[in-house]
Amino acid sequence: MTKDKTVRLTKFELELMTALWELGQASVREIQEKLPEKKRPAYTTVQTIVYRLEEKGAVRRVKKIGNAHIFEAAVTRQSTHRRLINELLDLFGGSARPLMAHLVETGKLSLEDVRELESDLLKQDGQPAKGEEGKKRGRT
Amino acid sequence: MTKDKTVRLTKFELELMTALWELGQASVREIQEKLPEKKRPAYTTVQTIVYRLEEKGAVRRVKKIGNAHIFEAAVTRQSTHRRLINELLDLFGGSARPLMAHLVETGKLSLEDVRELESDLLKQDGQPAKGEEGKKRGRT
DNA sequence: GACAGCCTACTACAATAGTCGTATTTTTAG
DNA sequence: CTAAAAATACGACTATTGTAGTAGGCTGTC
Repeated sequence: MTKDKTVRLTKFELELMTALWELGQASVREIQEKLPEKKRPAYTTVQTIVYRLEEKGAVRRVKKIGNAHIFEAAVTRQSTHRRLINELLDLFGGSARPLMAHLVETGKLSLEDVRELESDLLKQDGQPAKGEEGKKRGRT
Repeated sequence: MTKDKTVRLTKFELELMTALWELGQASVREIQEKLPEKKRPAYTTVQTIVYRLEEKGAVRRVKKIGNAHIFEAAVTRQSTHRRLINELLDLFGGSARPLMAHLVETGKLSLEDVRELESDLLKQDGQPAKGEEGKKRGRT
């Protein structure tokens, strides 16, 4: 079910997707305007990318307002992020540990962060909330 | 000081670099053979990429053995990884927290991992680790 | 119902990236 | 010394990305 395709996106495409994820549904114009001014490409440039994203199956047209098409993401931020993370992880031998270590070394992650993360984990793990949670127990 | 340039590498270039990092110093032939057979491109393909990497300043020629050039990485794995991580982090709003969360959610990071990480942090932070903690040992 | 404006659908083109083939130059085994 | 083997130096081509112009189609407005 959560089998949504994880298309490979370039950096720029990713930025458009990010804009779209935030907008929910939007026209090319809105997407373009959502991009930071410094690197805001021409309207047609954005249009082209959106079309390509559509071909890749990353976005889809949902409706038409006036004569403008309204798009929305067809892949979730989640799955896209997951894909990126996995790719990065591969570089680190597939394990998150070295990545963590690196984050710590470069000061991106502090002891506090880790502690808080731990307590969050405990909460989730200790008392399995109501509902479904038994699926992702990848404990080795 | 550690001001080594972080060139932008494509996925494939990254694979070559990984091979080279592991080899230390190597000829084009060696790099090529280090790549997994399934996706091992022609010798000249690898050669081309190595040359481009050289232009980008990611590798350099160190010497010549016979008529073969020997290359070595000119950028560290560290800095390259750091760059990639930062890029990924940007997607997560620049903070490592959401990234962590994501790792946990997808089962890439367990409570155990977090705990161990924490104790490592304590060791490093509290008192300079005793001995084999050194990850920046020069040559392998 | 003519027009200004916004959109779309196409087309184009340069810069990268990915892949090699080939003609030469070296090195090296006989 | 000579020929095969191994590298090199280049050139070429395709695919993908990044960027955008243009012609023509709706639409809302006097």
